[in-house]
Amino acid sequence: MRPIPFAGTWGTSSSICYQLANEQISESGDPELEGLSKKQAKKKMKELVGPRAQSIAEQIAERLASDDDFASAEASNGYINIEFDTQRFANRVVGTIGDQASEYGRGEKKADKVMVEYSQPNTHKAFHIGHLRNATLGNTLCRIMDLAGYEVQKANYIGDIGMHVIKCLWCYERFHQGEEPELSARGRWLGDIYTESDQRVNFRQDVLTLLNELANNDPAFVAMVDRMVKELYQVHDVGEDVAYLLGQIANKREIKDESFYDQGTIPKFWPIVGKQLHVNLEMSRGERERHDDIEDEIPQPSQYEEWIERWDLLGSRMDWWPHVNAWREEIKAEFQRWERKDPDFVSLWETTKQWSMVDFHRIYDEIDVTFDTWFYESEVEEPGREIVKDLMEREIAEISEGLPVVKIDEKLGLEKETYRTMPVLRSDGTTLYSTKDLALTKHKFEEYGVDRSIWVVDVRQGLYFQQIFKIMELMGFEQAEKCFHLGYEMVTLPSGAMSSRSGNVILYDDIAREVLERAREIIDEKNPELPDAQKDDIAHDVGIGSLKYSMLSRDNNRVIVFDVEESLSFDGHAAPYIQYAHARACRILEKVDVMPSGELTFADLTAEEIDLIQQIAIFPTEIQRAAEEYKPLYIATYVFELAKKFNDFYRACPVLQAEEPTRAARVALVNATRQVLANGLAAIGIEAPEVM
RNA sequence: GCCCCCGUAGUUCAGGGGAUAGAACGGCGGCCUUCUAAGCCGCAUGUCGCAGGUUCGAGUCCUGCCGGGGGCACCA
Repeated sequence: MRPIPFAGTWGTSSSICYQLANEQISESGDPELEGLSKKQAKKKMKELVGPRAQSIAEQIAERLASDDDFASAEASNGYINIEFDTQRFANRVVGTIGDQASEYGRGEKKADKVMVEYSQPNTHKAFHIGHLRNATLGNTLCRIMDLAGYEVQKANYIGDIGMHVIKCLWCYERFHQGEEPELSARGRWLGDIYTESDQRVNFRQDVLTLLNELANNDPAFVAMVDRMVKELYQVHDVGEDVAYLLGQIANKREIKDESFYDQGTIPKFWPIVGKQLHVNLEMSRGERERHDDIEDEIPQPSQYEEWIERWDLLGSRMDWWPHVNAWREEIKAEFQRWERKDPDFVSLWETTKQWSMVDFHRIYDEIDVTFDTWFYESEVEEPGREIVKDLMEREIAEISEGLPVVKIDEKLGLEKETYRTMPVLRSDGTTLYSTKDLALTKHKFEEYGVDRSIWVVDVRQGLYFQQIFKIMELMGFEQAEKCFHLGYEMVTLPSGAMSSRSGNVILYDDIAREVLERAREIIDEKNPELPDAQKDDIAHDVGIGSLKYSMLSRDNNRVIVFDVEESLSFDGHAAPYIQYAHARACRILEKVDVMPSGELTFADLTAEEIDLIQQIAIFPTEIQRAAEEYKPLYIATYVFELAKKFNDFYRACPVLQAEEPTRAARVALVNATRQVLANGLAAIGIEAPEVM
């Protein structure tokens, strides 16, 4: 049973007659089908079913029409369309919403206790819009499941230890000791240090990546390699590395870091590379004659500009080149300081971890995201080692290539490679992400008694979670089959995947500031007379709401290409559209002295009114559907549709000017709609301002 | 090589096996003396990637292929 798919009709439609017709014809053995080939019979069926469905529908409709519960029942095109008694059903819907108010939409209590783990930010790293997608999705899922009737535990799992933390603290101690970051942005400052650290240890690789890219994609560069290397040899006398470079580039073979003899080769070669890139750029722009021996197409000027930008940035850091390998060793040593719980290190770790946590709490506050439970990676390292010990003893895990692993396919007796092999501890005994997650999952089962456990984590970790769940199963945890990884796709930028190392990243703080400023400008323009504090509140509701909505209005298994311009626009399919409908409803209600009560007269309803009532009526079932399928998108779509239907109604049906009793009915309908808009927005974690 | 996701209007995306596949953005043209124009109305553009199959009925389910993204042993 579904709504009748035409605007302005209110009721339900059923396609059951097609099924009945199909059964009747195929079972009774219609004489027309006899003696036909299978293919012909099928074709005949196709012709017979439609008319038969229509005739069955007519019979049923005739019987239903006399039923007092329905306003009308008619057969149309083989479907039975039943229209409801508007008077009765409209009163019931509007009355229910009036009684239940903010509880409208709540489902019956479910027995399942569900834990949803989401957000999981890493300390010592910046919070970017990818993290925002996770936090919004996870939090909205929790809100919807709670409303649907489940007992929900919202859990965060802070990545407060691991290689990233070590890298950050190494860089801090080595290069930024004693610097005092601004109090309000210490977490972000740490994130910058992490990025710098990452750039330092990957510096050589980044340099060689650019060279290899040029060798593979710039024929002009390859053609000139003889001349470039000759210049390198003549000016700097660098010896045997010259032959290596020449050979690799000319033959488009990968240049490898460990093949250099002289620490000075690349730094000396770098200015020559730059000179050539500039010559090639001019040639690409057509300002120079093309070299004869270049047969292939040479790249676009924009490509050269991008290369030159990278060349320039890397060049400015060329003094890092000789140190990279030593730095890597230092970081290993730094890890050992953590492993033996060096007091100085631990105290620095605790202090800086708090800097990040302060930032996170500020952000969660701003986006209205909350948690019931906070887990920390650092707290499950030891339990993780215990689990590995246990896995070894029970021979679920074994030593392979020097480290403990679980050969999952083998243990499950699978022929086809499915879950592969999962390492559960590093060969030096330090813990991996898997070590900690196994312990945490066990902890969730044993200490929290959850029936169902959901992980909101990016989709690239799909295999990883299948492995974790299977290992839990091998350990004998029955709850393992109720574990679910809710994957979601990446947030990328038009310029490609986000990466803090390359600087191609949009931080939450930056985009939030921009979106809030923009929202403030608009409210200043629309409603200049409002007090400042209220304008700030509205700007917050609209700006943050709009950011969150852009994360929710796409299905989770779809990549979001984040467009800044689009995210700053408050028109069209966006949160402000929905919020505006709510504010409009509020404005009407503001002008009503006494709210109507008792039986209302919903007679001669317009198509817009009927569509609107139908839409507010389905809210509770939409909540159930979204909760069962873990799809916050359904509610994001629902509430937008509701706003649209309200705007249609707003245009077509005057409320305050209407004659009684229509006026009272419309006022009640506006009140009910306002309530459902508010409830729907609340379900997806978006505020519903009363004035905009 | 194995596995996962995506392919629908110029663009970004909805679409619960059922009727004529819908929005938003962008484009063009209208609507503020009437409850806020962050709104509304009108116009244009579709081989639903391709080919089979299941079904009375497929954008939706199954298989294969093409194109794009991602994952597969000591990152998280």
